[in-house]
Amino acid sequence: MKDHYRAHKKVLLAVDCIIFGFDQDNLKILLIKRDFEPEKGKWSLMGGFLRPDETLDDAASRILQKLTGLHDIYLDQLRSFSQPERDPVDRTVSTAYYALINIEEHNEELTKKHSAEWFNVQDIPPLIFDHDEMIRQAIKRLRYKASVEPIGFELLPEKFTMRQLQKLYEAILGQKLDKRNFIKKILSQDVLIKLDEKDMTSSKKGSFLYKFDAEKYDRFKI
Amino acid sequence: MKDHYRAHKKVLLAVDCIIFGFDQDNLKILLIKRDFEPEKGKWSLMGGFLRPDETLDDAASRILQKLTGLHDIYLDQLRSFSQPERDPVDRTVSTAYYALINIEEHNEELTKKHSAEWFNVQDIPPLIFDHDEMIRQAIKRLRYKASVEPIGFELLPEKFTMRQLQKLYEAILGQKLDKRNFIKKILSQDVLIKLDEKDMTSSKKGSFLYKFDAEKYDRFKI
DNA sequence: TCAAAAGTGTTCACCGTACACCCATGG
DNA sequence: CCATGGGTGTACGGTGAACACTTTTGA
Repeated sequence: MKDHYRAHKKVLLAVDCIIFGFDQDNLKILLIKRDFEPEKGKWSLMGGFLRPDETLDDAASRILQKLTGLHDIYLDQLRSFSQPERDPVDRTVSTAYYALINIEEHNEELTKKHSAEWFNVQDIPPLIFDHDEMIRQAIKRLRYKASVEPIGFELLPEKFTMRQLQKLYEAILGQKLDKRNFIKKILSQDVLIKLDEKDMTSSKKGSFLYKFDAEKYDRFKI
Repeated sequence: MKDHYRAHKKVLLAVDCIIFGFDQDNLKILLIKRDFEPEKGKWSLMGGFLRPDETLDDAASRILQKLTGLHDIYLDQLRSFSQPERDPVDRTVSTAYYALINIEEHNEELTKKHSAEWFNVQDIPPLIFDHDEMIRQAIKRLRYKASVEPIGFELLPEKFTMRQLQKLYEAILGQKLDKRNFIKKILSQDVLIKLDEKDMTSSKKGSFLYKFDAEKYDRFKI
């Protein structure tokens, strides 16, 4: 009977997005200046509340699009955070998602409107609530994923050099990699297509561009 | 300002527990006969609603204890399920947890009271809502965990034989293992203490009992 | 003495890691 | 012609997987 349901207290359900980007050198996270109380003016993850007619995944997509203008973005649920006092205004449980986006493609007008800025992952300012813990866990998850499956092409332009890809992995894993071993490993995963074009901006010799093979890439996403 | 919060609709937040046990042969899940509408009388995961003063982890512990009488149990958050129509009565988002318990230790009176029964994982009856999907994901997670870290001692009695442990891994992974390779791998993880006692019930020769080294085990739980 | 489970080692293939030199080119 | 970044191969150790026989002892 419905009384069983009515006896229980409802809560606000929020979604917060850890948005990763890569600027050819550093792994970055997009943060906003919160424009409402509490903690107005402090740095925060982009978030929002769940609407009646959408799933948490939908909400995360919507929130991401609101800030970046992008859709069809890599998004993965991290976990739900539920300390009773995590939001001082009202009991709010938040489900964290992390997203990987191409830092070149986001809509700058939108991010300006939200006073959003990119921060290096090693250099995150103090954040509201438990957002720093969310970021810690997202980085951990991202590192884990990078070590077991090809990931992160979402963070690069469509065509990229081996060196860019290696730098991305180095930024995610937080350590230098040997270029010969890196190339061997990536090529063995068989998800790259070598193009005939070269990128001539990085050196006199030029370096071959690759793109990733979406079909083969999908085999890893089980 | 608080108006920002008030504008949003609250939802019911539930917790559902996938409770794993092991009966020396098969990996099992504890299910209950649901005693309230909707779907009264159907099989279901044990669940409950989040209370105002507790975290989701707390709620999962409480729900687990209500059914089994056990506390201090291995519990891990799986993910949150949020299809708008998943519960036909009212919008309810559910966070799934999985638990590992020693099947010998649960309180039979309590489980009888809830009309709970153990089912082999290969043999789960039709369940309400999206509970079958929750179970699918929990098994997947458990398999993954078993392949990368020592896990599952929670499912065994304090003292156990190598053969019992191997059977447990076989049940989790759903495949036969070579006993020599299994022993080599487990011993290399250095989390077992070999006892002087033998279990004489399984064979004439008897087989040595082991217990696990909680301290060394903890090193794996990062 | 035999049936039933316990216990034990070796070989091989593969993978990750360490490591150093030549190439092509624009300036 | 040289400085700069691009590109390539090999040797080694460790790990996972395959595989079969001996031991013990109660019935």
